[in-house]
Amino acid sequence: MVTLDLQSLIIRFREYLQNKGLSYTPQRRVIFEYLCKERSHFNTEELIASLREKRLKVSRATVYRTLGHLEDAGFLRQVALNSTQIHYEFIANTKHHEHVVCESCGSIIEFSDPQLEERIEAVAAKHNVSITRHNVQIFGICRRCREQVKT
Amino acid sequence: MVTLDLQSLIIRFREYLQNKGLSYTPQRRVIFEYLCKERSHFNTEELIASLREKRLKVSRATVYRTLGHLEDAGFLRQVALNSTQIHYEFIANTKHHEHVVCESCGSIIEFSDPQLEERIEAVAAKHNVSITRHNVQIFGICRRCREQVKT
DNA sequence: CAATATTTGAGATCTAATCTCAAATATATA
DNA sequence: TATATATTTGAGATTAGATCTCAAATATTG
Ligand SMILES: [Zn+2]
Ligand SMILES: [Zn+2]
Ligand SMILES: [Zn+2]
Ligand SMILES: [Zn+2]
Repeated sequence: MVTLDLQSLIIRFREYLQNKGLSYTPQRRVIFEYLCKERSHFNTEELIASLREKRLKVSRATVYRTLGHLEDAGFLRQVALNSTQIHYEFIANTKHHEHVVCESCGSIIEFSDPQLEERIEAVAAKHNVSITRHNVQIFGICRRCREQVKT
Repeated sequence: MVTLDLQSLIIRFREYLQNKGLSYTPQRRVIFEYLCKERSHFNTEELIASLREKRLKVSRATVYRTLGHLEDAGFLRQVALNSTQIHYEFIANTKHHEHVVCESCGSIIEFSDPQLEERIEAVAAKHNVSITRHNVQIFGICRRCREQVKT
């Protein structure tokens, strides 16, 4: 786990915004700090609800727009955890990893597998595609769920 | 490419339906045969439009329901080609493979990589998860698109 | 400080997916 | 075969996620 303090993350975000001629508005700050502190995997509606619960007022449209910026800036990565919603994870302070999802309880196991990553690079090279991003997701039933069924 | 003729695929589908106490209705036949003959990767709305073009009358609800059955029966596999729609591929007559997607032109390259598949098995075993399905998607820019930008 | 550019938010709109329920069709039973 | 029972369908309503619109608010520039 790469640990970066909030301040240096904020600096990176501000630099990104500046380069794009965008400003560091209160709304963008609220969203960014919330994600730095609290969220790893989430979908947008969940995020909107969480912000609302904390009385952090940012409109739905602004949340969607800001997540787009954060993805462009490389702070967020889309992960295909389910098929009908965009799921993100905040990756500025985590090591690259992929996901195992339990289809019964929904729990997520993160894993890093250098050999698997190598294969992905190799495949892209073989087909002459310059990679922008990739995802691996393994769906199954976790041990705990298998054991519960038995009883 | 495993080639199976239409008739044997239909027999497998009918057997599945029978086991589930479901019937082989004209609508299910139309959808199934269309998929066997014409479709590899698709999303549901595309399929509905194609059927409509061919004057094959099946309602939207029935298409959605039938695709659910076909997924249960193992004829269809969900592939995470984009984040806000369910994409399927018909897999009864194809070898297992994963996808490279060009983010510029949308073209899809299919690849099979046994070593990559091994890693997936290994990861699931390590975390004691019994796999039900998995996906790998590599996004990038294909050679053709890279060359066009240069000109 | 005024002029200009950017951003926001409320709500409309779009799209994919699911649900509802009466009518139609298929299957089982007599 | 006729009748009873169960399943399936389709039209349209509903839900949910995402995007769009545009006037008002805010920020930046000169
Ligand atoms: Zn993760
Ligand atoms: Zn990876
Ligand atoms: Zn494929
Ligand atoms: Zn695979």
